[in-house]
Amino acid sequence: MTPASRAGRRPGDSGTREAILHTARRHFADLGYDRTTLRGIAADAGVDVALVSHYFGPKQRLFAEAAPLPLEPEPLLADLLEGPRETIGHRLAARVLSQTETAEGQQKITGLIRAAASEELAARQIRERVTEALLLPLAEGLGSPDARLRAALAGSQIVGLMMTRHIVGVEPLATSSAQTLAAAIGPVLQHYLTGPLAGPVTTP
Amino acid sequence: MTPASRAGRRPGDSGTREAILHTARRHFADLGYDRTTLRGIAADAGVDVALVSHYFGPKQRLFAEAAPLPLEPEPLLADLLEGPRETIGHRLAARVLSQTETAEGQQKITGLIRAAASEELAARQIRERVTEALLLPLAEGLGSPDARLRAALAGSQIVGLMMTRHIVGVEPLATSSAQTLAAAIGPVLQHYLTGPLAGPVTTP
DNA sequence: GAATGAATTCAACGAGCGTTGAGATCTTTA
DNA sequence: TAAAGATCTCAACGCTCGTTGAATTCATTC
Repeated sequence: MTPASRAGRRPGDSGTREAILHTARRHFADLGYDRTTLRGIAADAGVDVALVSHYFGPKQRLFAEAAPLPLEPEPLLADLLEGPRETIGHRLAARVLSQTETAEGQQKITGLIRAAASEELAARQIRERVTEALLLPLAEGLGSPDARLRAALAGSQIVGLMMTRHIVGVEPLATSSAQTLAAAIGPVLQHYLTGPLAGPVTTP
Repeated sequence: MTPASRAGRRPGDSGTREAILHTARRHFADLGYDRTTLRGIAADAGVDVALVSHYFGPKQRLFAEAAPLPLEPEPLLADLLEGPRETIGHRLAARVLSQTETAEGQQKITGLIRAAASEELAARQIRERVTEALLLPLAEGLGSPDARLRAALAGSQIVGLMMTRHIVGVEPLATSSAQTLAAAIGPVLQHYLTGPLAGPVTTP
């Protein structure tokens, strides 16, 4: 910043750091935390292993930087809470499932789930971020006393569908269209968020 | 078997094999496939590492032997399909959730999920066993044309709840009672199995 | 053009892993 | 008692991993 105080090559030139980060994201998503190796990332990014450690430090810090939320919380929450309350379940289902139509979106989600299943530290980190950025605001927007439980139940159905469909590959979920599945779980999410929680699943 | 043909010590004495298997089950459940080490199992079982390999061969074969289905398919299916169809969802939820009340039952389930998330081979194996032993018979018992999709959707909700509750530890699911959660997801399972699939979740 | 310092590579470390083969121990049968 | 064979241990192998420190390259600034 100061015009005449520091000599030497300025950082941020080659974009290699970003390339490593991008490759790391893909590897974590495809392989999970344990099976992802710094060597594999480096080779795939066309870089020496040491450069990865040099930029990001220990593997856990790289993971922390490479594992963002699979979807932006703010626009999702805005859409959900501003629209009519009777269709909130359908809109949530459609939003999430449309995310899985691109390979990249699918990778983000499966990577998060895989990491949460294998890494205790990643699980806590993911839990905190998802709870803070998605579940709590959603619960607050719902307003009901057991809103946190409702939001968490809806989340559990979403996680379960992603897990069985994209990671385990259970049929016919794996080959069903996003539309079909959105139509199937939409009413359930609606029920969790606005229906009678411990009673029969009724909607007019 | 022949009375006078083979000399030497008869096998099946010390129960060490079973001890190893029992320890392996716990380790796979707690740590997942990758983080479980033969050395860790051996140390915990008070045995040399080589003995584990000697009994079970490669790690994957040990896993295959140590990771059974978390619940017996036959009695579950019998109970579900013989009872009144209108309460099948509640009974399924209660059965599964009662399984998680003991530490051992919980371990079986989390171990299966963790393994499926990390090991491609384990995922396929689990998918085939669960599909063959649980989903398909359940779908057949239901009789409707889209029964396989229904059974799979119900399974996805169960998996999602176990994952978020016991592995990720999302609140308030983690600290809610089995009764509360059974009451919450029972109607949803009922809807998946017998309700109007793509329509609103209605039950009289 | 010389100094500077970031970007990058090279080489090596120590540790942990799954797996293997040879050998010691000990119970059972002949 | 002697042979047999299953049970179990010891020691080592080859490999991969994450991480580190020194050396090299090179664009920028003085």
